[in-house]
Amino acid sequence: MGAIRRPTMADVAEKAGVSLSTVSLTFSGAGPISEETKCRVERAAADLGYGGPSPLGKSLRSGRSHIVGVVLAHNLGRAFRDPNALHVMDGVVSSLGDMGLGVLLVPAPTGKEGERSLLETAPMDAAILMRVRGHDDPGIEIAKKRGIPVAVMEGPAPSGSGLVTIDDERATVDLIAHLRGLGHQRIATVTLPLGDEAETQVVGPDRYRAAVWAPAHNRLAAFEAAGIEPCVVVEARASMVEEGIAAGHLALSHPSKPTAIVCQSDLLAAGVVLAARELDVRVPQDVSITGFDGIDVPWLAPHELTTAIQDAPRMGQLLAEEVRALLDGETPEPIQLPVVLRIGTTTARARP
Amino acid sequence: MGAIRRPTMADVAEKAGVSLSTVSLTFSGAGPISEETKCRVERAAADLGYGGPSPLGKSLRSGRSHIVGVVLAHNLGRAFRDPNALHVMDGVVSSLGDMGLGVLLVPAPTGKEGERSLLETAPMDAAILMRVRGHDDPGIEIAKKRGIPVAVMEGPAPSGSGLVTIDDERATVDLIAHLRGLGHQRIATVTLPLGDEAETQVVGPDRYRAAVWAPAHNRLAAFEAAGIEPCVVVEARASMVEEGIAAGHLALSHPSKPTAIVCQSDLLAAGVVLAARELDVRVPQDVSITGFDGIDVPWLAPHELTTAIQDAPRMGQLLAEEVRALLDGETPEPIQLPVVLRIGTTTARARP
DNA sequence: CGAAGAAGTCGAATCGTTTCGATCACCTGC
DNA sequence: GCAGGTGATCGAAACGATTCGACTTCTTCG
Repeated sequence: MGAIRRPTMADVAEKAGVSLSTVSLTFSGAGPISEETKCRVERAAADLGYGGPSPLGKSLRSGRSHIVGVVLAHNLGRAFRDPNALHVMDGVVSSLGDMGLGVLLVPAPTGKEGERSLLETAPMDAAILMRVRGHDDPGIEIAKKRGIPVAVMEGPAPSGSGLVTIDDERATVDLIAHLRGLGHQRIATVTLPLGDEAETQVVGPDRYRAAVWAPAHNRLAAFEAAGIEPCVVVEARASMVEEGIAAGHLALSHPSKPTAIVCQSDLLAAGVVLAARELDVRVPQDVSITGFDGIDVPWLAPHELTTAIQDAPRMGQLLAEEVRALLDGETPEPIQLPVVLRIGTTTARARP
Repeated sequence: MGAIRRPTMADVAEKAGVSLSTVSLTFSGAGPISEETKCRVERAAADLGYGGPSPLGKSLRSGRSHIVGVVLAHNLGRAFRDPNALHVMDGVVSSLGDMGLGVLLVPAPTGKEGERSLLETAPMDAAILMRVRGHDDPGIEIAKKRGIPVAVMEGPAPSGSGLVTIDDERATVDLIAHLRGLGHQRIATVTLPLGDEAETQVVGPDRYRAAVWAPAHNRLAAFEAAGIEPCVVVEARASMVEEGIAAGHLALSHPSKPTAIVCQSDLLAAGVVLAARELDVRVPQDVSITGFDGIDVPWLAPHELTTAIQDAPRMGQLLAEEVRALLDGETPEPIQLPVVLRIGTTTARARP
């Protein structure tokens, strides 16, 4: 038996009767190595069952781990359930993969005292923050302390870091304009979670003006920008169909009698459509409903959502680009992606 | 300005006027350090903006990176679209996170010659393979060569590695028995992709007997075990609602006139239900439909799928356990998780 | 025939930690 | 007063690789 310990380059060198440097040169491909030596080294490596240069040694020497941390909402289950976030992840992982960079999943640090987060201890050359809640976000602080460059998706980013956003507010303003053009006056809205402890419930201005997460905040701010007050605001516990259904019931039965409901995500909008079906409220004849994201909801047929389509995989790709720029020592420009409206079958002229 | 280079422990040591080892001892918490020295070191570290011990040096020294690679189907988009796989991932990431281990996403190596996969080059203490296609799976080979212990989900695992499976065949046999008990004789089946290049199409025994991916294979084998031949087999290009709809059309309009359709995933089953609705075929009066997985499909209401429920997060948790065992030098037992049947509203007595 | 240049190989320093054993001062108990 | 212990600190050797400059040979050209 034997092999209590994996062989190292030194072992290979000894076995092949050459120096350590020669073995390194052989494996890395740099430097001129004679055909014969190369063969001998490869033979020795094969005989010893040497598995190639250890990434650890390599990393230490080069100072690069070729790993990029992607910081997810600390409620991991949530992160894995949000189709939009997943499409972004998809783009990030494949683009970084093409650059030879691996993605390390990192739960967001909570900022508590004793906590020893992966973000503090794991090797990474850069980090992508998927959900930032202000300039003092614990994730940003830690990355700064460690000297790790960051790219942020959808949120405030410190100067010098990467940033990719979409124009939430503008897109929502467009959706609202579309509805008003159809004669809608009483518009309700169903929001994404406004804070860490969200419940599906009707909320007042006190709470909804204090939304911490950028998308929720911006999509609400659109009402102000459009010069109209939502007739009722319902907060959803999460961006899920179930919560959309619950929120839909609340909104549709609200005394303010909305004729249109602006939902901050397609999943929520789909839930509201289902709620309307349950209540025998016709969409779009009795109520118009808009979504956000442009994800696939084939099961909502025959309805097709009126929504703001964002290109999530592209977003991921751009985040990866920003990371590459940061790693090359460049200062990436903030990028704002366009959002395009899709007029589906869930909006129509308001009943007189 | 300055700081062309991040400070190291040595810098801190010099600044604090103590030895390198003392600084190390201070940060690691091992060894007795006087209160005063500790303060001086911390001061120096703060002054220099030292971000804590570098994971790279640490790793090299300890030989452990605290990173576990999770190998996903090389079609990443697919992996991020499969709710069941995501729930497993969820379990894996949070359980490993609790053990202080990070998850590195690794696209499955294709086995091509020139390829330099992350699985070969990235640091990791162990790997979890989410999709294995035989004992000569390139992923397994590479891990073996590198001497990295592996845990496998749903597939053949080399001895000495971890393995977590569910009893696909048994669960499907139960579903078939349920249908036969209801008087069904002509049972169709909609399968998961059978190979790398899958199309949504009716397939013959030549193709479906050669299914490479274990779940698809086992769930088909159940028919043989139950002593009944499916009256038609439709392969789906992917486990998605759209493909389910397409497959549903194919199955429902097939000349063999199936009275029941066994689908290898809930997403496919939901698609088939939608297809039936489109075709005005009543479920379950005219056709019974079963799924697999037990995921949430609230939008299918009022239908609730008859399905085999597997506990995906638990599966992830168990994979994490096996990894821990492997890292501790133990030899983990293969684990087979129970699957429980849920009788929903999509199955009923066959029409006479 | 001798010097310049190229090809192939090697030694040694370096990357940032941890950790084992040594050292040294100081205190205790007899 | 001295052996023996304890508490704090330090030196130096790993860990597994890369890489720069130096050192042989051997070729080639003037």
